[in-house]
Amino acid sequence: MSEAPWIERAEQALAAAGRKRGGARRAVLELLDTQRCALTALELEDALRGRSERAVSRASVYRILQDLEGLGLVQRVETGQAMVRFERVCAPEEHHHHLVCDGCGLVMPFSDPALERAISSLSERVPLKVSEHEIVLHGSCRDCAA
Amino acid sequence: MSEAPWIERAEQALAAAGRKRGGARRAVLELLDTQRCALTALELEDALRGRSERAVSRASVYRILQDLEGLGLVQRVETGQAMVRFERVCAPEEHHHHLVCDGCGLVMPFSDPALERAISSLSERVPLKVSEHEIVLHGSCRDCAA
DNA sequence: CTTAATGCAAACCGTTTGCATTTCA
DNA sequence: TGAAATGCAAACGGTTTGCATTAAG
Repeated sequence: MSEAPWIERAEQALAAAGRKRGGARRAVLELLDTQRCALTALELEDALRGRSERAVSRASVYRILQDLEGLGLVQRVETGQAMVRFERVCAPEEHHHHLVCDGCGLVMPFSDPALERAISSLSERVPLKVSEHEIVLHGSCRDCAA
Repeated sequence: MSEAPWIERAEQALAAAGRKRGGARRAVLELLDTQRCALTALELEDALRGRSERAVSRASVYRILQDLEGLGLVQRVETGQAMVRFERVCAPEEHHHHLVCDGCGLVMPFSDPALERAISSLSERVPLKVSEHEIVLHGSCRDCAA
Protein backbone atom coordinates (compact mmCIF):
# COMPACT_ATOMS: atom_id res chain seq x y z
CA MET A 1 0.00 0.00 0.00
CA SER A 2 2.74 2.46 0.71
CA GLU A 3 4.24 1.77 -2.73
CA ALA A 4 1.43 3.61 -4.48
CA PRO A 5 2.04 7.30 -5.10
CA TRP A 6 0.94 9.35 -2.14
CA ILE A 7 -1.69 11.28 -3.97
CA GLU A 8 -3.31 8.11 -5.19
CA ARG A 9 -3.36 6.58 -1.78
CA ALA A 10 -4.90 9.79 -0.54
CA GLU A 11 -7.72 9.78 -3.09
CA GLN A 12 -8.33 6.15 -2.33
CA ALA A 13 -8.45 6.66 1.41
CA LEU A 14 -10.82 9.58 0.98
CA ALA A 15 -13.12 7.57 -1.25
CA ALA A 16 -13.03 4.69 1.20
CA ALA A 17 -14.06 7.09 3.93
CA GLY A 18 -17.09 8.06 1.87
CA ARG A 19 -15.90 11.47 0.84
CA LYS A 20 -16.78 13.18 -2.38
CA ARG A 21 -14.19 14.81 -4.54
CA GLY A 22 -13.73 18.55 -4.64
CA GLY A 23 -11.52 21.03 -6.41
CA ALA A 24 -10.15 22.68 -3.29
CA ARG A 25 -8.99 19.45 -1.78
CA ARG A 26 -7.59 18.25 -5.06
CA ALA A 27 -5.50 21.41 -5.33
CA VAL A 28 -4.21 20.98 -1.78
CA LEU A 29 -3.33 17.36 -2.44
CA GLU A 30 -1.46 18.24 -5.58
CA LEU A 31 0.50 20.95 -3.92
CA LEU A 32 1.37 18.81 -0.90
CA ASP A 33 2.49 16.10 -3.23
CA THR A 34 5.15 18.32 -4.73
CA GLN A 35 6.57 19.50 -1.42
CA ARG A 36 9.70 18.11 0.11
CA CYS A 37 9.14 19.62 3.49
CA ALA A 38 6.49 20.93 5.81
CA LEU A 39 4.44 24.02 4.98
CA THR A 40 2.21 26.19 7.11
CA ALA A 41 -1.46 26.56 6.23
CA LEU A 42 -0.75 30.12 5.19
CA GLU A 43 2.10 29.11 2.92
CA LEU A 44 -0.18 26.58 1.34
CA GLU A 45 -2.92 29.12 0.85
CA ASP A 46 -0.52 31.63 -0.67
CA ALA A 47 1.05 29.09 -2.95
CA LEU A 48 -2.35 28.09 -4.25
CA ARG A 49 -3.55 31.64 -4.66
CA GLY A 50 -0.34 33.00 -6.14
CA ARG A 51 0.21 30.55 -8.91
CA SER A 52 -2.14 29.39 -11.53
CA GLU A 53 -3.46 26.78 -9.12
CA ARG A 54 -6.97 27.04 -7.86
CA ALA A 55 -7.34 29.43 -4.91
CA VAL A 56 -8.62 27.80 -1.74
CA SER A 57 -10.07 29.63 1.23
CA ARG A 58 -8.16 29.50 4.45
CA ALA A 59 -10.94 27.69 6.25
CA SER A 60 -10.90 24.99 3.63
CA VAL A 61 -7.15 24.68 3.80
CA TYR A 62 -7.40 24.04 7.52
CA ARG A 63 -10.35 21.73 7.19
CA ILE A 64 -8.69 19.72 4.47
CA LEU A 65 -5.44 19.43 6.39
CA GLN A 66 -7.25 18.38 9.51
CA ASP A 67 -9.17 15.85 7.56
CA LEU A 68 -6.07 14.43 5.89
CA GLU A 69 -4.35 14.29 9.23
CA GLY A 70 -7.20 12.26 10.62
CA LEU A 71 -6.79 9.79 7.79
CA GLY A 72 -3.07 9.54 8.42
CA LEU A 73 -2.18 11.11 5.10
CA VAL A 74 -0.70 14.27 6.51
CA GLN A 75 1.19 14.91 9.68
CA ARG A 76 1.71 18.04 11.62
CA VAL A 77 5.19 19.31 12.41
CA GLU A 78 5.79 21.59 15.37
CA THR A 79 8.86 23.68 14.92
CA GLY A 80 8.53 26.09 17.81
CA GLN A 81 7.52 28.76 15.35
CA ALA A 82 4.22 30.58 15.49
CA MET A 83 2.43 28.36 13.02
CA VAL A 84 2.11 24.63 12.83
CA ARG A 85 3.42 23.00 9.67
CA PHE A 86 2.00 20.15 7.66
CA GLU A 87 3.47 17.63 5.31
CA ARG A 88 2.36 14.47 3.65
CA VAL A 89 3.04 11.19 5.36
CA CYS A 90 5.25 9.38 2.93
CA ALA A 91 6.88 6.04 2.37
CA PRO A 92 9.43 4.86 4.96
CA GLU A 93 12.31 5.63 2.61
CA GLU A 94 11.34 9.25 2.65
CA HIS A 95 10.79 9.41 6.38
CA HIS A 96 12.62 12.41 7.80
CA HIS A 97 12.81 14.92 10.61
CA HIS A 98 13.53 18.63 10.78
CA LEU A 99 16.27 21.15 11.32
CA VAL A 100 15.01 24.57 12.33
CA CYS A 101 17.09 27.73 12.24
CA ASP A 102 15.93 29.84 15.16
CA GLY A 103 17.51 32.85 13.51
CA CYS A 104 15.66 33.03 10.22
CA GLY A 105 13.03 30.35 10.53
CA LEU A 106 14.42 28.14 7.80
CA VAL A 107 13.16 24.56 8.04
CA MET A 108 15.10 21.72 6.43
CA PRO A 109 14.52 17.99 6.35
CA PHE A 110 17.12 15.42 7.36
CA SER A 111 17.18 11.73 8.00
CA ASP A 112 19.49 9.42 9.87
CA PRO A 113 19.24 5.63 10.00
CA ALA A 114 21.12 5.35 13.30
CA LEU A 115 18.68 7.72 14.87
CA GLU A 116 15.75 5.73 13.57
CA ARG A 117 17.24 2.56 14.97
CA ALA A 118 17.67 4.18 18.34
CA ILE A 119 14.08 5.39 18.26
CA SER A 120 12.64 2.08 17.25
CA SER A 121 14.54 0.11 19.83
CA LEU A 122 13.58 2.66 22.40
CA SER A 123 9.96 2.51 21.43
CA GLU A 124 9.71 -1.03 22.73
CA ARG A 125 11.00 -0.23 26.17
CA VAL A 126 8.72 2.64 26.93
CA PRO A 127 5.32 2.71 28.68
CA LEU A 128 3.54 3.88 25.57
CA LYS A 129 2.38 2.09 22.46
CA VAL A 130 4.33 4.37 20.15
CA SER A 131 2.67 5.28 16.89
CA GLU A 132 4.90 8.07 15.71
CA HIS A 133 7.79 10.27 16.69
CA GLU A 134 8.93 13.74 15.92
CA ILE A 135 12.44 15.07 16.20
CA VAL A 136 13.42 18.68 15.78
CA LEU A 137 16.95 20.04 15.99
CA HIS A 138 17.21 23.74 16.71
CA GLY A 139 20.18 25.95 15.99
CA SER A 140 21.63 28.40 13.50
CA CYS A 141 21.85 27.79 9.81
CA ARG A 142 25.02 28.66 7.95
CA ASP A 143 23.96 32.14 7.05
CA CYS A 144 22.72 32.97 10.53
CA ALA A 145 25.72 31.45 12.28
CA ALA A 146 28.15 33.53 10.23
CA MET B 1 27.77 25.91 37.13
CA SER B 2 25.27 23.23 36.36
CA GLU B 3 26.01 21.58 39.73
CA ALA B 4 24.25 24.36 41.61
CA PRO B 5 20.56 23.79 42.27
CA TRP B 6 18.49 25.08 39.42
CA ILE B 7 16.63 27.65 41.42
CA GLU B 8 19.88 29.15 42.63
CA ARG B 9 21.33 29.32 39.18
CA ALA B 10 18.13 30.97 38.09
CA GLU B 11 18.26 33.66 40.76
CA GLN B 12 21.86 34.23 39.94
CA ALA B 13 21.29 34.54 36.23
CA LEU B 14 18.44 36.94 36.83
CA ALA B 15 20.53 39.11 39.12
CA ALA B 16 23.36 39.07 36.61
CA ALA B 17 20.92 40.25 33.98
CA GLY B 18 20.07 43.21 36.19
CA ARG B 19 16.65 42.01 37.24
CA LYS B 20 15.05 42.80 40.54
CA ARG B 21 13.36 40.14 42.60
CA GLY B 22 9.62 39.79 42.79
CA GLY B 23 7.12 37.57 44.50
CA ALA B 24 5.40 36.34 41.38
CA ARG B 25 8.56 35.18 39.73
CA ARG B 26 9.80 33.63 42.92
CA ALA B 27 6.62 31.59 43.18
CA VAL B 28 6.94 30.45 39.58
CA LEU B 29 10.57 29.47 40.11
CA GLU B 30 9.72 27.48 43.19
CA LEU B 31 6.94 25.65 41.49
CA LEU B 32 8.98 24.87 38.38
CA ASP B 33 11.73 23.61 40.60
CA THR B 34 9.48 20.94 42.05
CA GLN B 35 8.22 19.67 38.71
CA ARG B 36 9.52 16.61 36.99
CA CYS B 37 7.95 17.36 33.71
CA ALA B 38 6.62 20.11 31.52
CA LEU B 39 3.59 22.17 32.53
CA THR B 40 1.39 24.54 30.55
CA ALA B 41 1.11 28.16 31.60
CA LEU B 42 -2.42 27.47 32.70
CA GLU B 43 -1.42 24.51 34.82
CA LEU B 44 1.20 26.68 36.43
CA GLU B 45 -1.28 29.43 37.09
CA ASP B 46 -3.79 27.01 38.57
CA ALA B 47 -1.22 25.29 40.73
CA LEU B 48 -0.13 28.62 42.14
CA ARG B 49 -3.65 29.84 42.69
CA GLY B 50 -5.02 26.62 44.06
CA ARG B 51 -2.51 25.86 46.71
CA SER B 52 -1.22 28.07 49.44
CA GLU B 53 1.29 29.46 47.00
CA ARG B 54 1.07 33.03 45.92
CA ALA B 55 -1.37 33.59 43.06
CA VAL B 56 0.19 34.96 39.90
CA SER B 57 -1.68 36.59 37.04
CA ARG B 58 -1.67 34.82 33.75
CA ALA B 59 0.14 37.65 32.00
CA SER B 60 2.92 37.44 34.55
CA VAL B 61 3.15 33.70 34.20
CA TYR B 62 3.71 34.09 30.48
CA ARG B 63 6.09 37.01 30.89
CA ILE B 64 8.13 35.18 33.47
CA LEU B 65 8.32 32.02 31.41
CA GLN B 66 9.32 33.94 28.34
CA ASP B 67 11.95 35.73 30.33
CA LEU B 68 13.34 32.53 31.80
CA GLU B 69 13.36 30.97 28.40
CA GLY B 70 15.43 33.85 27.09
CA LEU B 71 17.96 33.25 29.84
CA GLY B 72 18.09 29.56 29.03
CA LEU B 73 16.60 28.56 32.35
CA VAL B 74 13.38 27.21 30.97
CA GLN B 75 12.60 25.47 27.73
CA ARG B 76 9.42 25.10 25.85
CA VAL B 77 8.07 21.68 24.93
CA GLU B 78 5.70 21.23 22.04
CA THR B 79 3.58 18.17 22.40
CA GLY B 80 1.09 18.67 19.63
CA GLN B 81 -1.50 19.59 22.20
CA ALA B 82 -3.26 22.93 22.22
CA MET B 83 -0.96 24.60 24.70
CA VAL B 84 2.80 24.87 24.80
CA ARG B 85 4.49 23.37 27.86
CA PHE B 86 7.41 24.66 29.85
CA GLU B 87 9.96 23.04 32.07
CA ARG B 88 13.19 24.03 33.69
CA VAL B 89 16.43 23.36 31.85
CA CYS B 90 18.27 21.05 34.15
CA ALA B 91 21.60 19.36 34.50
CA PRO B 92 22.64 16.93 31.74
CA GLU B 93 21.93 13.95 33.98
CA GLU B 94 18.31 14.98 34.08
CA HIS B 95 18.05 15.69 30.37
CA HIS B 96 15.00 13.98 28.99
CA HIS B 97 12.38 13.95 26.27
CA HIS B 98 8.68 13.28 26.20
CA LEU B 99 6.10 10.61 25.63
CA VAL B 100 2.66 11.93 24.79
CA CYS B 101 -0.52 9.91 24.93
CA ASP B 102 -2.71 11.20 22.14
CA GLY B 103 -5.68 9.62 23.81
CA CYS B 104 -5.73 11.34 27.19
CA GLY B 105 -3.01 13.94 26.87
CA LEU B 106 -0.73 12.39 29.47
CA VAL B 107 2.84 13.61 29.16
CA MET B 108 5.72 11.57 30.60
CA PRO B 109 9.45 12.10 30.55
CA PHE B 110 11.94 9.50 29.35
CA SER B 111 15.61 9.43 28.60
CA ASP B 112 17.82 7.16 26.56
CA PRO B 113 21.61 7.35 26.29
CA ALA B 114 21.75 5.61 22.92
CA LEU B 115 19.35 8.13 21.53
CA GLU B 116 21.43 11.00 22.86
CA ARG B 117 24.51 9.53 21.29
CA ALA B 118 22.78 9.25 17.96
CA ILE B 119 21.63 12.84 18.22
CA SER B 120 24.99 14.20 19.16
CA SER B 121 26.85 12.37 16.44
CA LEU B 122 24.22 13.43 13.99
CA SER B 123 24.47 17.04 15.09
CA GLU B 124 27.94 17.29 13.66
CA ARG B 125 26.99 16.11 10.21
CA VAL B 126 24.15 18.45 9.65
CA PRO B 127 24.07 21.91 8.00
CA LEU B 128 23.03 23.61 11.23
CA LYS B 129 24.95 24.61 14.32
CA VAL B 130 22.71 22.63 16.64
CA SER B 131 21.96 24.18 20.00
CA GLU B 132 19.19 21.94 21.19
CA HIS B 133 16.90 19.14 20.21
CA GLU B 134 13.45 18.00 21.06
CA ILE B 135 12.06 14.53 20.70
CA VAL B 136 8.45 13.58 21.21
CA LEU B 137 7.03 10.08 20.92
CA HIS B 138 3.31 9.90 20.34
CA GLY B 139 1.08 6.95 21.02
CA SER B 140 -1.32 5.44 23.52
CA CYS B 141 -0.58 5.07 27.19
CA ARG B 142 -1.44 1.85 28.97
CA ASP B 143 -4.86 2.96 30.04
CA CYS B 144 -5.79 4.31 26.63
CA ALA B 145 -4.39 1.34 24.72
CA ALA B 146 -6.43 -1.12 26.76
C1' DC C 1 -32.26 14.27 -3.77
C1' DT C 2 -28.98 13.48 -0.02
C1' DT C 3 -24.66 14.37 1.73
C1' DA C 4 -20.13 16.26 1.29
C1' DA C 5 -17.30 20.32 -0.05
C1' DT C 6 -16.45 25.13 0.06
C1' DG C 7 -16.29 30.22 1.07
C1' DC C 8 -17.08 33.97 3.99
C1' DA C 9 -17.19 36.09 8.17
C1' DA C 10 -17.61 35.63 12.89
C1' DA C 11 -16.18 33.22 16.93
C1' DC C 12 -12.48 30.98 19.65
C1' DC C 13 -8.76 30.74 22.66
C1' DG C 14 -3.92 30.61 23.85
C1' DT C 15 -0.72 34.26 24.18
C1' DT C 16 0.98 39.02 24.15
C1' DT C 17 0.74 43.92 25.04
C1' DG C 18 -0.54 48.59 26.92
C1' DC C 19 -1.03 50.97 30.81
C1' DA C 20 -1.32 52.15 35.59
C1' DT C 21 0.52 50.73 40.05
C1' DT C 22 3.62 48.67 43.23
C1' DT C 23 8.11 47.05 44.61
C1' DC C 24 13.01 46.56 44.66
C1' DA C 25 17.76 48.37 44.89
C1' DT D 1 14.08 58.08 42.64
C1' DG D 2 14.59 55.24 38.48
C1' DA D 3 14.04 50.67 36.59
C1' DA D 4 11.90 46.34 37.00
C1' DA D 5 7.79 43.57 38.35
C1' DT D 6 2.95 42.82 38.36
C1' DG D 7 -2.12 42.81 37.48
C1' DC D 8 -5.93 43.80 34.68
C1' DA D 9 -8.16 44.17 30.58
C1' DA D 10 -7.80 44.82 25.88
C1' DA D 11 -5.56 43.42 21.69
C1' DC D 12 -3.47 39.82 18.67
C1' DG D 13 -3.21 36.13 15.45
C1' DG D 14 -3.49 31.43 14.24
C1' DT D 15 -7.19 28.18 13.96
C1' DT D 16 -11.97 26.69 14.11
C1' DT D 17 -16.91 27.05 13.44
C1' DG D 18 -21.67 28.46 11.83
C1' DC D 19 -24.22 29.10 8.06
C1' DA D 20 -25.60 29.54 3.39
C1' DT D 21 -24.34 27.86 -1.23
C1' DT D 22 -22.57 24.73 -4.61
C1' DA D 23 -21.42 20.38 -6.36
C1' DA D 24 -20.63 15.23 -6.28
C1' DG D 25 -22.75 10.69 -6.47
